[in-house]
Amino acid sequence: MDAERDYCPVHEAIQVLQEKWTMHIVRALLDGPLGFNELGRAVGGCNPATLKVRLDHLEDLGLLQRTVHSQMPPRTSYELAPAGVDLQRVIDAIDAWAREHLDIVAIAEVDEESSAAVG
Amino acid sequence: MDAERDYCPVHEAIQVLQEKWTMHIVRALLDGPLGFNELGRAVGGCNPATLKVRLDHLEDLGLLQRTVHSQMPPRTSYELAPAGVDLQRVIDAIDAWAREHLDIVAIAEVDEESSAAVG
DNA sequence: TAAAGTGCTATAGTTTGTCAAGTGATCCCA
DNA sequence: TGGGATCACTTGACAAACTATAGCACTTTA
Repeated sequence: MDAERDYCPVHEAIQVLQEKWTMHIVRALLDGPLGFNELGRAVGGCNPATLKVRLDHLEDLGLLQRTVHSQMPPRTSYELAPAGVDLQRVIDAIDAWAREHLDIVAIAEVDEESSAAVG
Repeated sequence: MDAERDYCPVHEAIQVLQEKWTMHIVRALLDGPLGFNELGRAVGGCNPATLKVRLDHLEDLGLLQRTVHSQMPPRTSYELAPAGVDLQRVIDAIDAWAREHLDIVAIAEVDEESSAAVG
């Protein structure tokens, strides 16, 4: 890898955050711990296979913690670790940006759709 | 789509930002306009097919502007539009987070790699 | 004159993500 | 007492996303 040639934590962070569902997962967990299926629903329908891969990755990176409460019936909870909680600032920045710039896009799109539906 | 049922600009923003290369592209362009190939190199080797798709998408969203300076020899430049420039805050937040939390991970990983190479 | 550069596009191949179904135990309602 | 729902996943087949590479039509540089 080019890790040593020009290692850059921002680049690394982007690599992690741009994986599909990752930011949604973090955002969902910022509101508190969730179970596996619960989390899947919270992020808007991520499939269990991908979800597990992401959660394992995030756990490996130390961004979240998995706690098994009981094996049978299975009961697990996923909770952000401190490093994960600190992503709040990133989500907040996205939130602020989105409210300022994306609402307009949304309105335009909805507009197109409805006029397409009417026209 | 569920756009109208529970439209959320943050969710929308995440959808855009989590596309592969998008954040890298924005980050590269925050330093000033770049040509197509130049940009491809700047983000760390995005292939032209994906790059074009991303750029078109970002242009559609109004985050960047494409300017053709000459057809032949081909010369184009890509530059962030105001909405794109405002993503600086998001990148900054990622930057701050990464410096605080990912350096440690990086050190651990490099450690693993080198010990794996040695062992 | 040849090599290297520009911004792409096309095509084929690989990686990544998704869907559907299934597991074993327990809980809840009738 | 039974049936269905729920939990946290796993598996395997499939589709979507991304990548590598070649090429175009031309200019600039060596």
